Amino acid sequence: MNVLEQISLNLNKLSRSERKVADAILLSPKSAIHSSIATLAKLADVSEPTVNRFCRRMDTKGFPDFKLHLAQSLANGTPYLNRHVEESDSVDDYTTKIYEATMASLDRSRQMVDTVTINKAVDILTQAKKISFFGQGASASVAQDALNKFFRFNVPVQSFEDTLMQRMACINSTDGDVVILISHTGRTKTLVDLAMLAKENDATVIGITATDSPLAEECNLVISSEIPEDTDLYMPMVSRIGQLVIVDVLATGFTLRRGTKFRDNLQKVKQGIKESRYNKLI
Amino acid sequence: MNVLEQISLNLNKLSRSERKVADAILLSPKSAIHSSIATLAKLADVSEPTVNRFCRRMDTKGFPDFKLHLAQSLANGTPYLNRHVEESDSVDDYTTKIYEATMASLDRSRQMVDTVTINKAVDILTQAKKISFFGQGASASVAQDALNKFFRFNVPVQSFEDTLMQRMACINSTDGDVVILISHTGRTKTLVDLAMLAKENDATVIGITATDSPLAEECNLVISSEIPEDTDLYMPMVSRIGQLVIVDVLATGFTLRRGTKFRDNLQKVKQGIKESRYNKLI
DNA sequence: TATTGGATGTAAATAAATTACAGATAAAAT
DNA sequence: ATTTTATCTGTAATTTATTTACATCCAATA
Repeated sequence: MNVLEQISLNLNKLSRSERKVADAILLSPKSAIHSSIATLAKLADVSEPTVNRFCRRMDTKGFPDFKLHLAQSLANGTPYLNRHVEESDSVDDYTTKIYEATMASLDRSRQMVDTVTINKAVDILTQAKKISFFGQGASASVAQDALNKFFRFNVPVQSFEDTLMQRMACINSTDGDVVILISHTGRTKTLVDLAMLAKENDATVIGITATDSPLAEECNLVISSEIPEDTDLYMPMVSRIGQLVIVDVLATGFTLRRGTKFRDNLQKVKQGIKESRYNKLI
Repeated sequence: MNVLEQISLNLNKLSRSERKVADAILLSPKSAIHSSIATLAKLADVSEPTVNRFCRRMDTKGFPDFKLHLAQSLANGTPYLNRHVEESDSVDDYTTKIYEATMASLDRSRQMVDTVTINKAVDILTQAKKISFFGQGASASVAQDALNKFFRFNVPVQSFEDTLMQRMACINSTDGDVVILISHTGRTKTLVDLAMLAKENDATVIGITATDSPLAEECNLVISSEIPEDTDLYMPMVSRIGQLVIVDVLATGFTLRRGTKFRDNLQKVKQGIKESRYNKLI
């Protein structure tokens, strides 16, 4: 769909001259959409038909059509490219890159997300006797966030950071209880253990994790959070945010399913919080 | 900037024939970007130069340029509209809406974010003797996430959820310590108290919060997280994610400032985590 | 009703993109 | 190492699309 991604993805499959065209476009996509095929050909130091062939190879009808696609790609938050933070980046540079990387990956996971699975998960959650959220490391804060959200719904919900507490909670779970396990990689040993424990005790296990991972194998339902993590900086960044949005979606589905009366309760909770706040002056 | 808006805005200022062109385009903008000037002229039942003149009147260079602008408008036109979740929404509907609302607000906060302030914050953080992150409710998980991130940097860092612990930590802070307080509204009483306590003890207080809030007034530096929260569902959703991205930016700035040797350490931490994981089979 | 100014279309000119083809290059096979 | 083959690339011709110049028309005003 996105032409810029398409280009960078197929970069190595291109011939020498076509590669020149790709480079020229990636160097300055914004100016590319305002050039004619002749200008671009000269810029890339190739012939005009080469540019045309390049466009076709990118699954477009021709040069004008290609420009249209390019324009649309650029409109969506600008470059999806070159978003790796580099040593020499200025504050503006890395700030922009991080925001864009986050948005780009959200966009991708939106396209990937399986709403059928989401719906199933909401089904399970609405019928749960008790809901538990567990994660470790970076995913622990996602679990905590989920706790905060579902706690407002006035349903039995819990979350622990401590591994032993997590294990005990899973051992104590029974039929009708739901355990949600959050892990980007799906390879954290303690989490896989939790999944097995919970399953042994007839709890329903939902994983927000990578499909085809050891954790996924132990889950009754897997919500894929497959986001290609930018590991350049050795920190979980975008993956975590993808998980959070999934939690948001689940929580929203939950409230919608519960109906209007239920949502009045939500507002009551919010009113209750107000007491602990300074009021707005206006 | 947005051509579609531009058209509908100037609709009444157009001449009869040009109005026909506008109508034809508004009727089906998507097909318009794929038509030639001849096709569009026939569709609108006007001559080709009329279409061209129409394009010029819309502040574009000509027909091809107009199509480019139109394509861009279409690309990011939809998401900003009608993104409130409604009772009758299907799974697909609310999932898409939540993703789009999140991306849209990230896009907005990217444009709002003040990199000068970010830079100052990074300055302060790199020189901190000790860093503390505090938040309450939904922002507590953001604080926890920040802890997880900065803990990898091998710097003295702490975070507590408990109010009393938070107070004690602030009372024990001294000159050179940095306290980061996270609150979407900036009106949580206990957090404002924390800011005052920390300041009394000569710690530097950074707020990730709303400008012009009581909390902001007590901070040495305020990183604005002004995201218009969609309060329809009485849950903090997008605000939290905006805060997380700000944490990401700060963490990135921190590592960049610390240089390469420092980043090797990060990789070591990541290697250390690996032991607790199932390895990938490939 | 004549006149003026803008709006519109026709036809010509220009510009752009595409196709067809031929030469060049690189890889594979003898 | 040389020939063959397939693929790549550029030139030139063709087609298509866009723009300009100009003539005509229509509506408004005097």
